[in-house]
Amino acid sequence: MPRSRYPTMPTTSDTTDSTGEDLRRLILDTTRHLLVQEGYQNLSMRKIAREIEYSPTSIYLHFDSKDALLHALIHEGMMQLHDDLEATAQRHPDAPIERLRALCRCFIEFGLSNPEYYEVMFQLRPERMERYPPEKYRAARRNLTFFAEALTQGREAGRLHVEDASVSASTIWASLHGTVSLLLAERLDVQIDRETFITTAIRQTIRGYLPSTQSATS
Amino acid sequence: MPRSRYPTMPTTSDTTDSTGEDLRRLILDTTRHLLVQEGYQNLSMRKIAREIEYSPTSIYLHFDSKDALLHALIHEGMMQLHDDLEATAQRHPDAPIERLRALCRCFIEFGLSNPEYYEVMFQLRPERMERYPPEKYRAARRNLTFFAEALTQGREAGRLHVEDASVSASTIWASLHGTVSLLLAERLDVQIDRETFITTAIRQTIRGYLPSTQSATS
Amino acid sequence: MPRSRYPTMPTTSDTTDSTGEDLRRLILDTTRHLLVQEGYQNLSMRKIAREIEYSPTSIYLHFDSKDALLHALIHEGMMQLHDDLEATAQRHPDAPIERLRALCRCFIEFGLSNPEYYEVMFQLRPERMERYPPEKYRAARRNLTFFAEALTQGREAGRLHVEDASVSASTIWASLHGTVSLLLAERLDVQIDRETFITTAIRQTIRGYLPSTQSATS
Amino acid sequence: MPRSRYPTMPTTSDTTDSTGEDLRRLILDTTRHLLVQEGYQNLSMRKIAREIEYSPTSIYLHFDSKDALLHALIHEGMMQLHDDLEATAQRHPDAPIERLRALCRCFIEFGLSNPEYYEVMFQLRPERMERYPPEKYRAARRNLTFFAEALTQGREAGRLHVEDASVSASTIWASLHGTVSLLLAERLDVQIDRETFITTAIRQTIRGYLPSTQSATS
DNA sequence: AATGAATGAGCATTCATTCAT
DNA sequence: CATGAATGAATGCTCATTCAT
Repeated sequence: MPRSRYPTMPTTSDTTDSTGEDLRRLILDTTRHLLVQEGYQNLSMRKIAREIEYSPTSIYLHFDSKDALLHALIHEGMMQLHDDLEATAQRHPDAPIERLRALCRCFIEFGLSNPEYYEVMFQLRPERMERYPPEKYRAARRNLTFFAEALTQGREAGRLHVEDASVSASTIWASLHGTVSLLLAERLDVQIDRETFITTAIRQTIRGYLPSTQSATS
Repeated sequence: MPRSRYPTMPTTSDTTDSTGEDLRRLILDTTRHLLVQEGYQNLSMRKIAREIEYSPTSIYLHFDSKDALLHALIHEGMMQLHDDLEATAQRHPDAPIERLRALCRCFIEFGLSNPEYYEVMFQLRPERMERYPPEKYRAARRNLTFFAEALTQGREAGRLHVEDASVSASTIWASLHGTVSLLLAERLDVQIDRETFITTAIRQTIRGYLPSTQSATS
Repeated sequence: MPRSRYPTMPTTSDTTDSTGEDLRRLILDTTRHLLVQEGYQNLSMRKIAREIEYSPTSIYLHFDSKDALLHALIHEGMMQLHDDLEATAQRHPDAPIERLRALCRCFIEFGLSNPEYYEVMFQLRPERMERYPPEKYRAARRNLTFFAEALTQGREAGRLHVEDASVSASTIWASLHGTVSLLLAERLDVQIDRETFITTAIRQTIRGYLPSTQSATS
Repeated sequence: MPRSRYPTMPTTSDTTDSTGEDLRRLILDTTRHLLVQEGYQNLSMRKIAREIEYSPTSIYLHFDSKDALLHALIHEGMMQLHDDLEATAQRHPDAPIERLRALCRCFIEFGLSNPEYYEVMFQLRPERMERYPPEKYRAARRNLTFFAEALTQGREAGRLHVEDASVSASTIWASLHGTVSLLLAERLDVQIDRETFITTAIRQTIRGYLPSTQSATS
C-alpha cells in the first residue's frame, strides 16, 4: 500500500494539524499529481479515491465537494506562486527593473511548468469560482503586489514611467497570462521559437514602462 | 415553439442554399448561445438539441460530430474577427500606430462582445484542436497578419521599433488575449475600472514598440 | 460514382427483372460484401446506403425491412451453396462414398470461405428467422437432399449402413456445422492443425456409416 | 418487487462472502435468463439493470465491464459443464465406450437445458473472447479432456480406433456442438423427431471410432 | 423511383454525491 | 474515521424506420 507516493506540500495551509489531517494532505497531493498528469477535465473524485486507495466517500470527510477540493488546491498553488515570486523578488532588492523582469520570467515559468495547475488557478470558469472563499481570494491577490511594488520603486527611482501601479500590475499580469495561455493551448505558430516568444513578450512588456522619447500618445 | 430565439449570424459562410440550411444555422447560433451561458465544459449535444427542440439525432444530420460542430463555430468566429479587423484596418490606411491601436481595441471588443466564441476560439485544449482542418487553421492565422502589417509599416515609417514583426504580432496578441481572458473569467480586481484597465493595457502594449531613450537591454 | 463495384450475383432469384431491379441487385451485392468485410453485427442500413451512394430510404423501396433484406441474402447464399453442392455431386455420379466425402468438404469450404455469410445463414437467432418465407425455407432444405441421396445410394450399393437417410443427412449436417462453427469462432485449440482437424472430422463422420464388425449397440 | 425470480446458481464460485455478493449472483442469474430470452445480441447492461430493478451503475459495482460480466458467466457455465461431465465420467469408470456415449449425451443435455449459457459459451465472436482471461480459458479446455481420456482408454483396451485422442476429442466436440446449435437455432426439419436426431447423432459419432471392416479409406 | 428531414429508442460507461452503518 | 452500496443524471453517438414530398 503506497498511499503517499508523491512529494508532499509542506503544509502551507492553515490546518490545525490533528492526526487525521494526513489524509487531507494525501488527497491534496494526489489531486495535484493527477491534475498534472491527466488534466482538469479528466479529474474525478473516483480517480482520486482509487489513487489514494481510500473510498470516494472518504474524500468527502475532508472536503465538502469537488469544488471545495479544487479551491484548496488553487489556494496551495497561489501560495506556491507566492513563494516563488517572493524568492525572486528578494534576489533583486535594489534593482526594480531587473526585479520586474525576473518576476515576469518567474510567473511564466511557473505557468509552463505547472500547466494543469495553471489551468485551474487562472482559467476556471467564473461560476466555479463564485464560492471561492474571500480570504483565499485576498491571499491570491497578494501575488500581484510583487509586481506593483517593483513598479512603484521603479517610479520612485525615476526609472519607470508608471501612472497607477495597481492597474499596471494587472496589465502586466494580463500580458503574462496571455503568453502562458497561448503556449499551453499550443496556439503559437510553430514557426515561432518558444524562447524567443517569451523573451520578446517580457521585453516588450517592460519596455512599455520605460520612459520614452515620444511620450505623446494618450 | 421558440426555435429561433437567438441573434442569427448573417450567413458568413458559403451557404446560400435551400431550406434545410436553416437548421444548421439554428444549431450554430444556439450552440454559441449555450457556450456563453454554460461554458464549453458543460456543452453537450443533448443540451443543444433540447434548446432547439429537435432530437439529438438531428444535429448529426448537419454535423458529423461534436468536434465538427465546434470547428465550424470556431471558423465562423475567426471569419467574423477577420471582418472586424479588416474594417478597422481600412479605417487607418496611412497611420500605422493609430491603426495598431485600433486593431488592439477591435480585438478586445470582439472578445468582450462575443464571449460565446472566445472560449472555443482561443482556449480550447490542444487535443480538441488536433483535428482542426488545416485550411481553417490557415484562415485563422491570417488574423495575425493585420497586426504584423501595421508593425511593419510603422517600422518602415521609422515610427516603431520592431525586430521581428511576426513574433511581435504574436506577443501583442498574447497581451490582448490575456486582457480579454482575465476580464471574461472575472478575475480582475473589482476595484479596477474595466475601461481604465483596457486602455492601459493597450497603451502599454503599444508603448513597448515606440522608440525609447533608454535602449532596452536584451 | 462507382455504384457497382462488387461482383454481381447472376440473378438466381425470381426477379421479373424490370429496369429498376438493378438497384435491388446492387443492394444485395453490396450487403453481401459488407457482411463479409465487417460482420453481421456491424451491418447497418445506413452503411449499405452510404456504400451504394443512395439514401437509406431507397433501400426500403426494395426491401420491407432489414430482416427482409437479410432473408433475401440468406436465400441467395443457400442457392449458391446449392450450386456448389450440385456441381460437387455431379463430379462423382457413381461413387456415393466419394461423393459424400466431397459434399462434406464442399460444405466446410463454403462455410470457411464465406464466414460472415455463414453466420447469417445458419446462426441467426430463431426469432429473426420466424418470418422467413416458407418457400425459401423449402429451397434451403433442398441442400440436405444431396447428402440424403448419397446416403441412399450408398445403402443401395450395400456400401453404407444407413437407417433413415433423412435423419442421417441431418446429423452429418450437424457435424459439419459444428466443425465450421468452431473454426469460425476460433475456439479450436491452437495446438491442433486446422487441416488435420477438418480431415479427421470428415473421415470420422463418414466412418460412422461404414459397415462395422461390432454391430453398434442401440 | 420481484428481484429474484430466476433459479439461482448454487454459488459454484469461490464466494462464501458477505451480504453484497447477493447482488452479484442476482446479476449473473438475471443475465443468464435474459440471454436465453433475447439472445446475446440484444443483451444490454440497461436491460439487466431494469430487470433486477437496480440502476445500471450498480452493475458496475460488481463487474468492471460488460465483457467482464460475460466472462464470469462463461466461466460459470464451463464449471458447471465440468461438474456434469465429471459426474458422468465417474459413473462409468471401466467402460470407455459407455462412458463416451454418456459424455456425449451429457454435453448435449447440458446445451439443451442451459441454452442461456450455450450461446455465450460457444458462439461468441472471437473479438469478444480476445480478452478472456487465460486461466479461465485453460479451465474451459479441461472439459475436452474427459472425452480425450475416454478415447485413450478405449484405444488402450483395443476397443476404439483412435489416432490422435486430442484431435478426435475436438471433432467429437464439433459434432455435439453442431447438434446442439441446430436444435437451439430451431433449424432442424420439423419432420425429424428431436430424440431420434440426438440418438442418431451420438451413435454415428461413436461408430466413427469403432474398428471397421473397411478400414481402407484415408 | 428516390430523397431529405426527422425521430425515439437505444448503447456502454462515467460522474459527484448521499446515506446508513 | 471510514466505508459499501446505491443512484440519477449525464455523455457522444448509432440505429431502423417513417413520412411528406
